[in-house]
Amino acid sequence: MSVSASNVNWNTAGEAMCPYRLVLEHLTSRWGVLVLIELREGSKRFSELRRAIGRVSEKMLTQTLQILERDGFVHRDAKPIIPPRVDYSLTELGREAAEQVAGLAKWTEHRIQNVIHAREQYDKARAEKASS
Amino acid sequence: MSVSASNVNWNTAGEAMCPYRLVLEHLTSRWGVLVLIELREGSKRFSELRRAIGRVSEKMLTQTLQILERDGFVHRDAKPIIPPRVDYSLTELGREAAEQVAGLAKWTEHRIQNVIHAREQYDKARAEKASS
DNA sequence: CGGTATCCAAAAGGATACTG
DNA sequence: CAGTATCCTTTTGGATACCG
Repeated sequence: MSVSASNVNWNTAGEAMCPYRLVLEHLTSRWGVLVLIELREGSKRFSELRRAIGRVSEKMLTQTLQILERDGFVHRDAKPIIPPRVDYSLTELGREAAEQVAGLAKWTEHRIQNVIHAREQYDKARAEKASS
Repeated sequence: MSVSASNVNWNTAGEAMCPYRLVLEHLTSRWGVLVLIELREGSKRFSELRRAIGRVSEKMLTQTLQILERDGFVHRDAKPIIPPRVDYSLTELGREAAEQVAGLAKWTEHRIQNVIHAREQYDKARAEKASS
């Protein structure tokens, strides 16, 4: 199996992208990444996810969860009680995806100092050029 | 090392996010993912990348490459010739990052049928509900 | 509580023209 | 060729109000 950016497959109308890229974008979306990582710890309620992630609007969290549920990564368990209680958890497929995403997140956290240092070098080099 | 979405660290003005999330977003950005995957195969010129990725504007490719270069993931080699020739390649840091990203991409490609099937189930279930 | 609907601001992204 | 600059459209995302 080759992983290549050129594995495209635009539809006839040219308005969307191949499923592969689309799913990849769901998994790597701003809030999708964080939801998957958070749910690795176990089942969480809507409000728990909201607090855990922080700075995510209800709208975006709802939207993200619906997309991930439709793709089969997240299971939604809505209890028919008042007040409502809805628990979200990873499916087996979602757990696999979350492992990959968490791997990337973990690596990033681990290497963050290297990135910060690289930026300083980059900015310094450009500042010197500008004053010449 | 804990990987958690709650590892936030907003600045005092509340206008940006912690470096960790920011770098993660660079790596998981729409075009960033594809550039990293494409450069795993080796050094490529600007126009080669553009063709390989497809449907990316010059502006976005330029922007993406600059961000990845500043973060220390991509090396830019501009030959001082006419016409200009600029080659992009992964740094060692970038190679590590690209491995993680490629792992996710590979998994997605591998499981794409599961996702498509999950969507059909989801859409069917909702269609039935709507007609009740 | 866990959403949905609507509106609006901000950011991403594309098209085009131009340059060294 | 590999950009930069500008303009414009589309998408994203937040705030608010409301509902079961």
